[in-house]
Amino acid sequence: MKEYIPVLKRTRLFSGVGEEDIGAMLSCLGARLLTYRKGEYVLRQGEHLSDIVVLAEGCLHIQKDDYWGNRSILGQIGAGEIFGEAYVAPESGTLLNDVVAVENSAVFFFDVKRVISTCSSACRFHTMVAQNLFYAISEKNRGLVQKLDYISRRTTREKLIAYLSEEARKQNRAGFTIPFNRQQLADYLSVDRSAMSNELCRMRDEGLLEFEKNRFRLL
Amino acid sequence: MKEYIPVLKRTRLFSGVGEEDIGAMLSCLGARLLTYRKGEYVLRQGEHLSDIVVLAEGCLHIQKDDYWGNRSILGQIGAGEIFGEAYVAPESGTLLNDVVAVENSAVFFFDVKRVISTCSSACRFHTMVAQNLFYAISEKNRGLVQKLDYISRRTTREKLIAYLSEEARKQNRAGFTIPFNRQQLADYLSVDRSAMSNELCRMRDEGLLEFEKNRFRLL
DNA sequence: TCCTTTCCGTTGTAAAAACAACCGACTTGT
DNA sequence: ACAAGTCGGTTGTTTTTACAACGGAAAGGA
Repeated sequence: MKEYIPVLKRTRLFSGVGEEDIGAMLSCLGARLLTYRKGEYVLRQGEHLSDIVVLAEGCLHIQKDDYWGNRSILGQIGAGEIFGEAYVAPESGTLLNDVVAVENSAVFFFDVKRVISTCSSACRFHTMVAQNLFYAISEKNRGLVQKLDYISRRTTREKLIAYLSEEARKQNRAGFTIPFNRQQLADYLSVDRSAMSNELCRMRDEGLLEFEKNRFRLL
Repeated sequence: MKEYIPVLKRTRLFSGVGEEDIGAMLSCLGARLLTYRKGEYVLRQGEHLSDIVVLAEGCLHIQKDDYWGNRSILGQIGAGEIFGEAYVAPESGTLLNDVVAVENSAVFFFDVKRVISTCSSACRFHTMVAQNLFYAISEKNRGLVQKLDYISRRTTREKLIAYLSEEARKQNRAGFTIPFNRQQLADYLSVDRSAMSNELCRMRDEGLLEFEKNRFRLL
C-alpha cells in the first residue's frame, strides 16, 4: 500500500495533504488495496457500493451491456481518478454500470462512512479529505448537468450551438479550442460523427461560424 | 426565520435533527432568509454561488434562455428542496441556469463552507447536516448519470427500452407503474410526445410490452 | 520513401423523428 | 348537464438523422 502514497498525493481526494499524513490516515479511512488483471471485473452492475474507489495504477472502463448483449463504453477511469461517489449514499440504488480493468490495475477502496465522519483520533487532515470529496462530487455534478443540457437538445445543430456557445463563454473569447476531435465530440454529444461533420460544415457555409481542426470561432 | 424551522426539519438537509437543534444551528451555518415576489430572479446564469439554497416556501423554476431568447424550463424546485450543490466548489464554474420565483417564495441560503466544516462550538448535529448534504448530492449524481444513460441513446425506442427496463428492474416485478404521464415522460427523455406515443404503440403491437395509462408490463 | 493509420469531409439512401393537426375518452369545475 | 381542459392515440408531411461507404490530407513508423 505504501508504495502508492505518492500517487494518492496527486489525486483530487488527497489534494493538500502530505505523504506522511496520507500514510497515517490510510487505516483510519478503512483503506483496502486490491489488484486486478486485465479483463477482470472490479465492480458489477446491480451491486451495492459503500466505498469510494480510487485507481492507483492501470486503466478501468465504465461499461454497460444491454439486454441484447450490446456493450457500450460510457467512460474511462485513469490513474488518480475517483469512482463510486454516485452510489455510496445509504439508501442509494445499485451500481448502474460494470467497471472492468482494461489493464492490470491497482485499486484503492475507502469506506465512505469513515471518510465523511471525522474520526476521534487526531487525523489532522481528515476533514480536508472529506471536503475534497465533497467538492469533487459537486463539480462532477455540474459537469453532468451541463452535458445533459447539451444532449437534451433535439437536433445536432442545437447540440452543437449549445456546446460551442458555452465553450466560447467559458474561454471568454471569440476564438477558442475544444478538447475533442470530431469523433470524440460526436461521442460526447451522442450523435453520429458524419452527420455532425455535415452539420458543422453547413453552419460554416451559412456563416454562423468558422473552424479549423479543433479551433472554432463563432460569428 | 424561526417560523420556518418546522419546514426545515422535514428537508433532506436537516433529516434527523430536532427543531431546537436546527434553531441553534442556523447562525452557525450562516443562514440567511430572503423572500422573492412572483417573477423575481433568485439566481442568474453566470453568477458564482457559494451557498446551498433551500426553498422554505413557494415554487422556483430552473430555466435557461438561449441566445435567441427561447426559454426552456429545466426543472422545478418545490418547498423543502435543495439547489446549488453543483456550483459551490471553490473552483467551480458559474451557474448554468437562471432560478426564478414562479410564486411568492421564501428562500434559505446556507454558506457551504460553514456547512461542511464542523464548527468549534458544540453543534451536536452539524456533522449530520454535512453528511446529509453529501448524500443528497451523491444521490442527485446517480440520478443524473441514469438520465444521461437514457437520453444518450440514439432512437426513441432505445430510450424507452433503457428507461422501462431500469424501472422494471428497480421495482423488481414484471408489471410496474411509472411516475410520469406521457408528456412528462417525453420531456424527461427529451423526445416528442407524439413520436414517443407512436413508438410505444408500435412496440406494443410487436409484442414487446403491454401498458395501460402509466402501468407497464415488459414481455 | 513507402506503408499504415487516423482524421475529417462528402455523398446517397433508408430510417427515424419532429411537427402540426385532429379525434375521442375522460375529468373537472360551475 | 354543459363547457373547458387534459390526456393519449393517430395520421400525414417535412425535416433530420443514422448508416455505410469513399477519398483525400496529414501524421507516424519502419
